[in-house]
Amino acid sequence: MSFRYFILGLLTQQPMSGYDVKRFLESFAWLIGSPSFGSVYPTLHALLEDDLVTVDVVQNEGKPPRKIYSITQAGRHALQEWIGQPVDPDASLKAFLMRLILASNLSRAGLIAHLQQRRAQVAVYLDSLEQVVEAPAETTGLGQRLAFDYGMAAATTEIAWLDRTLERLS
Amino acid sequence: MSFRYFILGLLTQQPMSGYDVKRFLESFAWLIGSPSFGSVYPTLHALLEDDLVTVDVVQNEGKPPRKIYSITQAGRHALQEWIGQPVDPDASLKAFLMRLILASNLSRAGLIAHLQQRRAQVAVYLDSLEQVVEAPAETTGLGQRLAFDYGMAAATTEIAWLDRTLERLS
DNA sequence: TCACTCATGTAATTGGTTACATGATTAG
DNA sequence: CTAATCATGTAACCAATTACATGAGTGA
Repeated sequence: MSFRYFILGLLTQQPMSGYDVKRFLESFAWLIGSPSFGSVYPTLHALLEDDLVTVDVVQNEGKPPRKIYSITQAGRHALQEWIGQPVDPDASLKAFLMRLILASNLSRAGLIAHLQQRRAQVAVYLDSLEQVVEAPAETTGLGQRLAFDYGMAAATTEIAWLDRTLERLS
Repeated sequence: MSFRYFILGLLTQQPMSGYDVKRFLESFAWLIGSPSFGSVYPTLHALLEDDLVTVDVVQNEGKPPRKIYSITQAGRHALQEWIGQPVDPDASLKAFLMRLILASNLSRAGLIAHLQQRRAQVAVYLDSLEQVVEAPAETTGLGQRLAFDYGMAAATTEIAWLDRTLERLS
């Protein structure tokens, strides 16, 4: 479900082929992962079926013809609507970043709201972690303690990054 | 890779019911996500089928009886073997943390190797990001730039955390 | 010569969620 | 008197991966 709209969102920046989409997504693989071809082609077909995109077949010497997909007005509308609906309070980092990339294409205010929302969520998590870590539970193994420690470090930097970014944007 | 081995690994710490497993996993939900009951119960059944765990049914006033699963010798062996095999070079953060939690239950040397491996991977990623960011490409949107910026911040703290942790462990 | 990039696609299978059913007990 | 917690489970569904097929061009 989420890659569907993410791919649709990429097409707001410029028309692309399935292959292009995959290459683009690859550059974010470390952050959000990248779907396989067996996923992106059918997704594009489904988008086409729903009239959210159009195809433009471009002939290509020797190689198979490239199929360039463009977003339609209906597609933009569907995307806008999807972005508008509220975010799941315990959405993953991946979901946050995907929305971040999409939100920036649409409205500055929406982008800022999204960052603020994320900040609140991470703060809540950081709080709960501090309680867990400070509690004198002796039932936790080394691995758990390391993972919690990692979580605190990650959450702390994320909040710092969010604050820095929010300041830069206003 | 999946939750199969992760759940099996939890049972090395102590015998647990499916409900316990889920609760435990919940505390790591922010970091690695938590599977639903519709996933953990069948996983436990499959583990039992393969003789990697045993059940112990404990009667429970009014409530349904608790089914306490314990890891078997074969289970420990399978887990050891699984952890022994090489890690995918572009494994996700989630995969890294899952292995981290498991590795700590087994051998100190393996844990350290795992952290070092991760450090090398993150360093490679950080390097590639710096090249992308420094390149004067004007084709990237605001969202992309923000995501890359986030990636750099996250990778930098992760490396710092890994170094700190490795030092503490030796 | 071998492997990789470009470029599309389909089919089988996996791994997981959602939504259900059951039912006593406790907290607001 | 309602909602949540405890506690198990199944079945329908869905997203995505894996593995395949096709085939020319390029670089080591």
